[in-house]
Amino acid sequence: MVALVDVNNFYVSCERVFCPALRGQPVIVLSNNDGCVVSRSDEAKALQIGMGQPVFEIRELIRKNRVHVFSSNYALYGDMSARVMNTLRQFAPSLEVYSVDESFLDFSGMQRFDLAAHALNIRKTVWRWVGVPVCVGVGPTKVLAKVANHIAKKDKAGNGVCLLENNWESDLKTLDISDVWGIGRQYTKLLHLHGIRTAYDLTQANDAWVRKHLSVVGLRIKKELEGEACIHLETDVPNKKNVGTTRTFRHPLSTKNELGEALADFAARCGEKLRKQQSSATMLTAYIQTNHLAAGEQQYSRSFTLTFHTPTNSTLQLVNAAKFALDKIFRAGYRYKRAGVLLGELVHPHAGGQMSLFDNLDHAKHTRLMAALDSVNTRFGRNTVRTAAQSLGGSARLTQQNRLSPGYTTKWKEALRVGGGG
DNA sequence: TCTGGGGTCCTAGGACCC
DNA sequence: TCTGGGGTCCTAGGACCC
Repeated sequence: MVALVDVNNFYVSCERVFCPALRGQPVIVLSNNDGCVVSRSDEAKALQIGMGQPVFEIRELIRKNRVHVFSSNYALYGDMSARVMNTLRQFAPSLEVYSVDESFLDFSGMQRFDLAAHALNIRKTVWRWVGVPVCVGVGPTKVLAKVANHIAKKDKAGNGVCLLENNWESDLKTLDISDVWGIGRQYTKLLHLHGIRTAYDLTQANDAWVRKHLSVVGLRIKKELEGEACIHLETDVPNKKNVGTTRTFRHPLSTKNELGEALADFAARCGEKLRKQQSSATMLTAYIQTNHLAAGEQQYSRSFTLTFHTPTNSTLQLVNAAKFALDKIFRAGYRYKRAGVLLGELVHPHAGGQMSLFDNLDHAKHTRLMAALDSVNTRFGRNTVRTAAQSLGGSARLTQQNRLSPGYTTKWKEALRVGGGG
């Protein structure tokens, strides 16, 4: 049996840990630039605030209902996520961290035990140790564990736990096909056209038909709904195959200079991500684009990709490459709203990356320099040491975060003070 | 005025090989 | 009239996830 444990309204729940007065109140957390709603408390959902809804559309609603609004505090959520995952590790021999707020737990190999009591205990322990509410769904496959979790979450009067052990057919009959993990908007539309409206309907469809229209991915989902495990747990974290850093700017940028600084910041951030997983990139793509949502504005969007003849993770080389790409694509006279740097064809030392005939001797020097850079920046904060091409304020300067909560668990100066007096 | 960021996997089709 | 068989690699595009 497999469990899917996920935190309810994760970002909102993190904010509530440090501000318990927010319990029972409508709370939302916004995307970068405070642009869209990305997390909502149940009370906010009840006010019809949509996921991904632009904030400017609901200003009045927020004011009238005294909705509490936060910018997203990724440092805080990342730390809270690690606490949740570490707590969950005690409850199963192996675990897959599926996302920032979800984990699959694999119970196989455990002695006979009471699954329902175990699931309840997971929920209670995370609440007591970390302070966030979770739901636990248990089933014979990952897709069914997801289904169980969905049922647990929907049943507001329930205990936050749902077990699908046998005879889950009736549960599938009341589950909308669009609520099945792996069935998105396009597949839902297609399935509706063929009269498939519930998860149960999908299990009744013809294998070959599913294979043809939903590919092997859809067929796996079907089998898993029937109780046959096809998607196995990934217990060790695979290295990323691509990394990127992209941003929408609060205010559009027009000059090559400004864009150059932003791209340099993104390239440097990508370098950090590469070095963290000890890999190097073979390809770099930089892109810039105007605001595609602004009808009536002159649109322009271009990208440029270049290849390193020796894969690199040196910030210096990545920043240079990004500037080179910008030279190729920049056109004056546009208001650029978005830009980004993407790295691809990552190679990992263990995988035996191919070295170039033209490899230069600076390589070892760069590696030592980057190690020094990372250790300074880890200790004293990101961008304490940076290339001259980067911006002075960091790319954060170009985005807006007006309602950022303190780094309660990640910055000494912002730790919560308990008790009064001196 | 104002609209996120970061990923993965699969398939079809074209180019190429012998 | 009629024109083989078997394969690989790469890319763009489409789907999905959180």
